Amino acid sequence: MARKTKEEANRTRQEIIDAARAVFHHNGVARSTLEQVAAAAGVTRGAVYWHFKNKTELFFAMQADVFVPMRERLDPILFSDDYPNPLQAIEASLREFFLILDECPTLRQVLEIMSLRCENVDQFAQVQKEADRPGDEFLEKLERVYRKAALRGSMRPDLDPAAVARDTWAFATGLLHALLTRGFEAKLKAQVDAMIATHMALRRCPASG
Amino acid sequence: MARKTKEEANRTRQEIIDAARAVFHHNGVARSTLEQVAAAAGVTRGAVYWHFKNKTELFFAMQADVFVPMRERLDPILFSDDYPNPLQAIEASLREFFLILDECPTLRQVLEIMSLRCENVDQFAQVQKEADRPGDEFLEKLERVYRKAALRGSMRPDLDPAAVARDTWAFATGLLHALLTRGFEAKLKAQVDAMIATHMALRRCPASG
DNA sequence: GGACAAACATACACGTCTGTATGTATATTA
DNA sequence: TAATATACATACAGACGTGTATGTTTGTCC
Repeated sequence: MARKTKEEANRTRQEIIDAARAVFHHNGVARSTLEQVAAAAGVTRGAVYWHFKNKTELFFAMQADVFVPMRERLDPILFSDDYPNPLQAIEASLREFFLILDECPTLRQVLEIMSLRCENVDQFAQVQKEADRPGDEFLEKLERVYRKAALRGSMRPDLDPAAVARDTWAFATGLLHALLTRGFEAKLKAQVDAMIATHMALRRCPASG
Repeated sequence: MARKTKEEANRTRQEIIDAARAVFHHNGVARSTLEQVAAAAGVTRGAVYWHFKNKTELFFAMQADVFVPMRERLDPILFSDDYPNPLQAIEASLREFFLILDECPTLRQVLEIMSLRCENVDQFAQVQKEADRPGDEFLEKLERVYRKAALRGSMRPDLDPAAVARDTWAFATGLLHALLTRGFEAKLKAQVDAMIATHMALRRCPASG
């Protein structure tokens, strides 16, 4: 086929990424063929090999395609200091994260691919580490905010900020994992807000709110 | 090769299962070859195909090989009513689960294979459902015990048993997932008991213990 | 103790996926 | 506007894994 304009080429590249996301999600990464990806994108394997070195590089391009905009949307909220009570900031962060998850199907697909449809081995061994990094950063942030909450007296005085942060971190990880494995079924999705509320209520002083 | 006695044949079968666990864990399920499994077991593919129909059936045999004994060890503790305070029973259950996880490397390997080295698709689509069932049962049990604790007044009176059960469920899921993805690194392992203690302390009456 | 089948090993045919080499038409540039 | 590199499509060779068919030896049963 003929040569295309640079803009058209970039569009082709994006279509290949979109196709890869769909095919990976449907077949799993290992069982997916570059032929299948190419067909789904309406091109041939030649186009795929032109834009990406191999399946591995295509995978990481697909990953970056959704993770970069996600961080840009999540960070300002995570690092906001507008909330009077630090516990509210944590609660809002949790709520926002699961809201984004609910609103953005492509992010959902990529997370599902990473945790359920990709074997973290060999070339993909770093997939898990990439996935862990945001979680690690989240743990550090939680600890800072909980410490602030303890100083202001807006948290149960007998609680250790670092320990409570780890509890929230495990909670968020578990809830995310549950949502991913259950395919975001309505029953569980409807409980997310209540679960966050319960989780945060456990940290507040029971009598004085 | 010659025919072997039935006992020897069963030993061969078990060796193939052990080899499959090692090879799957090292290469991932999809990238593992029955030739690799056979070589690791010291046999040829002929023996593998004699004992198992294909890779899928070998996988599920490997799964049952560790899950059956695990349930037999875990259930009596989960369903015990010996503890005076129901919250103690929950705490002991959590502790025991992560203790088993720490003691049994083969169970650990299989869980890692299921959650990190297997693409839940096609023939393996039911893997996740199998993995979820114990978790679902655990959630039901938690709710019952929390309800008992609420009736006896050994839990913060403002808490809803079902909601708190879901929080503990997400906590356990998240902690398990974290341990699996971090390869049971010492730093995190050392914190497990403290995390469980913190998690349970959140449910008790802060003043009256 | 002979017949039979168990418990494998060996050999083969088949499809399939990958990477690359080559062809080709056109946007871009000097 | 001629030259060149771009953006692909097409073609090809090679490796690899699966499933099955067949061979071989020996435990087991009557």
